[in-house]
Amino acid sequence: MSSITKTVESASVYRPDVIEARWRERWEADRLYETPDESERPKWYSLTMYPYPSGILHIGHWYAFAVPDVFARFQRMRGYNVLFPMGFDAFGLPAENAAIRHNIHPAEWTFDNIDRMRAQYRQMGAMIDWTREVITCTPEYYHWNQWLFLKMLEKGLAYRQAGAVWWCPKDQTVLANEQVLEGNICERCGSEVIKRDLEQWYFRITTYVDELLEELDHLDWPERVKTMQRNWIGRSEGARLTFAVEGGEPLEVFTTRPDTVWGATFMVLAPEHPLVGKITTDEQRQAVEAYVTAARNQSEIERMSTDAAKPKTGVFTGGYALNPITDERIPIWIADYVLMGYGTGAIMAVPAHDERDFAFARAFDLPIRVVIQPEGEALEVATMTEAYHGSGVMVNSGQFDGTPVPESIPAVINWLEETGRGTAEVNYRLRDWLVSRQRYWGTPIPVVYCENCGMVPLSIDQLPVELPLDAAFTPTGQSPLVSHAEFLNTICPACAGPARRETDTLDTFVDSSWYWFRYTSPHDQREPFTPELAHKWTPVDLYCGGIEHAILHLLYARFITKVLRDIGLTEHSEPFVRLRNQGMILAEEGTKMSKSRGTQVSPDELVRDYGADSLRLHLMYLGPWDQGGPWNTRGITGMERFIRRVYGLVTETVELSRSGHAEPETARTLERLTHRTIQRVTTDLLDFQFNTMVAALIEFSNGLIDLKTPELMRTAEWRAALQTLVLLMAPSTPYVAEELWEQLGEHYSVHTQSWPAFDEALAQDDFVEMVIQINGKLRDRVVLPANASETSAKTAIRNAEKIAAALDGVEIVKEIYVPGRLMNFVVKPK
RNA sequence: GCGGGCGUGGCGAAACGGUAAACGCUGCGGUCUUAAACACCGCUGGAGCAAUCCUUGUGGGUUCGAGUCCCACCGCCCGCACCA
Repeated sequence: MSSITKTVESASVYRPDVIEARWRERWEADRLYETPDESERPKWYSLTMYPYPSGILHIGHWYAFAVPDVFARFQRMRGYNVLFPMGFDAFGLPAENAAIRHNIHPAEWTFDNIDRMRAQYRQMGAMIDWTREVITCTPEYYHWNQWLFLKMLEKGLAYRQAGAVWWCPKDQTVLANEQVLEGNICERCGSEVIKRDLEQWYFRITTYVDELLEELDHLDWPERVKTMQRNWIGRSEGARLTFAVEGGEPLEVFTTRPDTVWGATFMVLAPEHPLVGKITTDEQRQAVEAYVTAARNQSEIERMSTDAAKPKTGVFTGGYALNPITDERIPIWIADYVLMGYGTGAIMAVPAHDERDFAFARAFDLPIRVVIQPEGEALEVATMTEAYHGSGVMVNSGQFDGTPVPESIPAVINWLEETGRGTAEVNYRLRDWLVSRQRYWGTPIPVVYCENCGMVPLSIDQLPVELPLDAAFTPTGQSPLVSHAEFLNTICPACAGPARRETDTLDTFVDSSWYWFRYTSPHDQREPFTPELAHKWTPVDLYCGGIEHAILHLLYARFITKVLRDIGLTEHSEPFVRLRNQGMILAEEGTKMSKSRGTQVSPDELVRDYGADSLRLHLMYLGPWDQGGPWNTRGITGMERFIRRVYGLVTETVELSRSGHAEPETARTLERLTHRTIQRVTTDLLDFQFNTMVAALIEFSNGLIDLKTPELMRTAEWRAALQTLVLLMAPSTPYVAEELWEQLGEHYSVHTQSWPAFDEALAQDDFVEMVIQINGKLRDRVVLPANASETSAKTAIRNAEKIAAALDGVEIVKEIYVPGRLMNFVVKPK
C-alpha cells in the first residue's frame, strides 16, 4: 500500500532534489555546456566577474551569477554560440591571513575553497563551460602575468620609482594603507609605523589617460560607472605658471583659474615638496621641520579627512616669491591641504576666490584681494565670510579689467602664452598604478638584482618564475620569500654573477586585468592566449558584476587591453562592450548582510528546502536586478508554488490520451496568451527586466489554469501552449524545464531548442476595453472590437448609458480619442 | 560641498503622458483532511450600507489628462571629496 502511494507520488509530485541531481549528472555526462570555438552561429561572449575563492558562495554570488546565467541561456536559445566561462581570482591577502591564523598553506586553503565553490556553481545549474576554467594562482596562469610584465618593461610601461610607503620597523615590512590603524599603529604587531621611501614598481597607465577618458563616451555602460571613471581620471584644464623665488630655484604651479593670478597674495607648498628645505630660512627651520614630520606621519585617512570644517594648518617658510604678473613680493608657506600628488605640489593662493585659500588666509592673517567682482555688487575684503567663485568681471587686473568670467580664462591663457609668462596645461588626478606588493601569495615579479648589473629582467624563455610552495609560513607577518634562500639567491641572466630575486609580487588586480582573454584559449602554452581565438570571441559582449569594481578593476582592464593591443595580441581597444551591474542583496531588515550578526542567507539551505530553480526565480523576482534590495525568505514559496502548478499542468496533461482540437474561440485565447507571453518574456529579458519576465510566466500559467478542462487538456493546442511555457521557462528554471520537456515527450535537451518566436498581431486582443472620461475623470468603460473604426467606436461610446446621461444638455468643448484606449470629453457644465 | 539615484498598499514591486497598485508575499474567510502540512477557491490601499469619493513624500506649473514632464522644497540612499 505505502509503496504504491510512493510510486504515484514520485511521478506527479514536484521533487526538486531528485530532478536537479538527475539532470545535472546527465548534462555533465553529455557535456551539454561545452562551447565549441568553431560554429556557424554568431558568437556571444557573456562574462561575469569571477569570484575570490573565499570559501563559500553566499546569496550575493547567486544573485550576481544565476541571473546572468539566465541571460546566457536565453542567448543560446536565440541562436548564439555562447561563451559563458568561469574562474577564480585566487591570489590575495585572505589566503595569507588564513595561513597565518590556521597554519594551513595558502594554496591548500585556496584549492579547498575552489572545490567547494565549484560544486555550488554546479548546484545553481549554471551553464558554465568548466573545461575553460582559469585559476589565477596556478603557474599556468601567472606565467603570463610575468610575460606581460616583461613586455611592459620593454615598452617603458613598467618602471621602478621611490615613493613614500608605510613601514613597520618591528615586522620589517611595508603595510597597505588599510593595515595602518588609527594613531599609526601596525595592525599586526601594534607598534608605531613610519613612512619610508622605498622603490616600488609602477605601470604607466597615465600614458593612456586621454584614450581612457574619451572612449568612455562610446561604451554601453551604466552612466554612473562612466561618471565615476571620469571623476577618477579627473581631467582639468588650466595653465602652468612660474614664480621666481628670492635667492632660490623658481616654483612651478598649476592653476585652473589663471585669470585670478592678480589676486595671488601668497604661495603654499605641500610639506613633501622637494624645494621646502632650500626655501626655508634658518629662523623658520625648526617650525617647518616639525610640521613636515607631523604631516608625513599622518595617516591617509586623517589627511584626507572628510571634515570640510577641519581647521587649516601650516607654517611660514620665511621665503618669498614674486608674483610673475604683478611683481609683488608674496610669502611662501607650507600646508598639508596642498597635496604633493596633484599638479606640481605647489599652488598660488588666491584667497578671495578659493575657499581653501580663503580659510588659510583668515587663519594666518594673510592678505586677500578681490579680482573678480560679481555684477551689481561690490565685495569688500573686510566683510567677506567666504571665497567668491561665481560669475562676474575681472577687476584689479590691469588691461583685463572688465573681462567677464567664463571668457576670462582662455583670454588670460592666450596672453600668458603670447608673452611667454605661462603655458596652457591639462592636469589629471589619475596616477600611475603601483603594482608591487610585499606579499607572498601573488605573482613573483620576474626581475633580479645583480651587484654588477643592477636590476636585470629575466628573459621570456626563463618564465615562469614559480612561487615556491615550500616556503616556511610562520605567523611573523613577513613574506616568506625574503627568507627563502633557494628562491632568493640566483644568478644574473646578464653576467652570470650572484643575484637576488625580486621578492615583491604583483597586485592581484593585474591578474584580473586580462583573465577573460585566457578563457578563449586556457591551455595555450606558448602565449597568454591564442590571438586567433581571442579575436573570434573578444571583446566581451556583456560583462556583469558589482558596482564596487566601477573604478579600479574596470579601469585597469581597459588599460591592459590597450597595452595588449599595442603589443599586437589583439585589435580592439575596449574590452567590455556592455556592462551591467547588479544591486546588492541586503539582510531582511535592510542592512548589509553580516556574518557576525548572523544575518547571512545560505543558498545551500534554500536549495535543499526549495530547489535551485525556485531560488533562481526568487532572486529574479525580488525586484529590478540593478537595484538589489532586502532579502525576503518567505517570498520564495510563491516561486515554488508557481513551479508546482506548472509541474501539475504537465503531469496531468501527459496522463491523458491525446484527441482532437480546441474550440476556435478557446484556441484563439490560447494563441493570444502564448504569443503575448513570448513577446513579454523576450523583451523583458533583452531589457534585463527579470522581475517582470517572471511575472509574465506566472500570468501565463494562471491563464492556462483558468482555461483548463479535461477536454481541452487532450488537444494539440493545449500541448503547444504548454510546450511554449516550458521553453520560456528553460533559461530561468533549467532543471524543471528539462524534466517537463521530457515528460511532454520532446527531444532532449530543452536547452538546445530554439527560442519561440512571436507574432505581434496574434498577441493582440480581439476586444478592447476603452476608458471613457469626462473632463479627465473616469466615467465608464466600454468593450469594443479591437478593429472597430473610429466612427463606430464613438457611436458606441456616446450611446453608453452613463455617458449619454452625462453628456445630455452640456456643451462639448473638445473630444480626445485614443484608439483602443480611451476617450475623453471636455465639457462645459450648463 | 560636488556628482548620481530614489520616494507608489502591511511588504517586494508593476504601470509607451491615457483604467494607479499587474505579479508575488503576508493576512483574513472557506474547501479538502481525524488533525496538520500541501493543495485549491474567495477577499485583501482608504472612507462609505450603497451610488460614489479619496489615494503615488510636500507645494506649485504645463496638459483634455501627470506616479510619469517642468520648478521649488522635504526625506532617504550611493559615489567622490582640501584635486588648486
